[in-house]
Amino acid sequence: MSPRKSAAEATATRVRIIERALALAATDGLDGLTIGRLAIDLGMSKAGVVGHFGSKEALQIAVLEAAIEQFRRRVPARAVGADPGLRRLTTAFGEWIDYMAEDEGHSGCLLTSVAAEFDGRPGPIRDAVLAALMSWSTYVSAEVRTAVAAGELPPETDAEQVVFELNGIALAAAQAIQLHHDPAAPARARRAITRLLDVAPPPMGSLGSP
Amino acid sequence: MSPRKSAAEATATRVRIIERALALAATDGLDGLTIGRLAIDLGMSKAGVVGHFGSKEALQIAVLEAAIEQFRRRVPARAVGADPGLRRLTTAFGEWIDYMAEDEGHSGCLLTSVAAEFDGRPGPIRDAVLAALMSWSTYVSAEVRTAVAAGELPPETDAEQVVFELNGIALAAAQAIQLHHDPAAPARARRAITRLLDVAPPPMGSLGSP
DNA sequence: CCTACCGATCGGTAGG
DNA sequence: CCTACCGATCGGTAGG
Repeated sequence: MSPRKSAAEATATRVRIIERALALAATDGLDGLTIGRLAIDLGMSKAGVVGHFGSKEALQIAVLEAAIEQFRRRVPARAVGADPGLRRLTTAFGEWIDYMAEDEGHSGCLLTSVAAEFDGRPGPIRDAVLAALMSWSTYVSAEVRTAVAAGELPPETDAEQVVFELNGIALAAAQAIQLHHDPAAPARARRAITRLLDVAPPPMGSLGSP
Repeated sequence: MSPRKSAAEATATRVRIIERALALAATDGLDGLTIGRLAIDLGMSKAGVVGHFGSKEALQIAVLEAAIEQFRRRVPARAVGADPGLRRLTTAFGEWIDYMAEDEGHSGCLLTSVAAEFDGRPGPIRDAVLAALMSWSTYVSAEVRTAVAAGELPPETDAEQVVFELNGIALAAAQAIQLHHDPAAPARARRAITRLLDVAPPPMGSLGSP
């Protein structure tokens, strides 16, 4: 029995629950998460699990927020050192691709899969995903505009179009990695990004960057 | 009561079940499908529903196969009239984009969402999705190579890279439509395709097609 | 954090 | 195609 625990121990347990939940959600989806399954995996009771969150939905949101936090620490946080504009964009997307390729199962990019899972279901989960994706695309858009202002991209560049296409490349990489286990996916994604941001790339035969 | 029905009536019922299931799967996912919910929606008993398929998994596969059939009739089938190569590619992807934009909820592109839903779960459903996507990418790849052979694309074109990027554009469109309800998504996707297949497009300032 | 429960719903079967 | 039912599991609560 372990009826009373210190606040620190309770927090540690909460972290353990969320870690396991991230792994389960990566394969079964955020909705496929089950309090019972989580309890068995962690060797504790269902009441012990649910007590940390109050409800399944609160647990799902906590898990999603952990995934978002993980993404932020891994992707934009590692690009802060790069020069704003094109350098930062390629660094950030490179990190994202590495992140997806690292642990195939881990959480792949839970953000991306939850976006697909909840796109037709209004509620706090969809709202949280939307907010995170908006924040990310705002970041990307700002870097694209910085690149344009710095003359790294042509002045007539449609920034939102570039954001759209960059996102597509990331989504294609996610599918190729998680579904097809294609080892060439990261390289393909990198080439696509280079092609897109260099405006006229070598393989297609055109002019070089300004 | 309606204990015995003719074969034709049974088939009609099966079609009704699958139609409703396609709609439910579009919002709740293929795994979120429930025999009980389906039965209530259709005004019949659970046994009546399950009797047509034998098991939930068999029902899921039937639904998925219906979605694949729908995609085939709607996308590649409408491009058979277009000239092989670039024309057929742009027609097919244009149809796909229209298809996704048409009925936001309908089945969006169930194939795409199920691919994300089951990417980490081995089994017949994942296998069926993989087979359908492989068949589609083989088709796209063949058209790209035809375009290269016809001189519509540069001879050094990496066909698989183009397939990867076209897929990314479609995935970005799917997300923008289903999650963000962005009315500009179809136009963005079309522009991206044009940029990709025209090698050097006007908006970015470069050489025209050969 | 546990035991002991709750009503609801799950997929599925028996038998007609 | 229905009624009637099965064991299992769901999310969640009471009470300690």
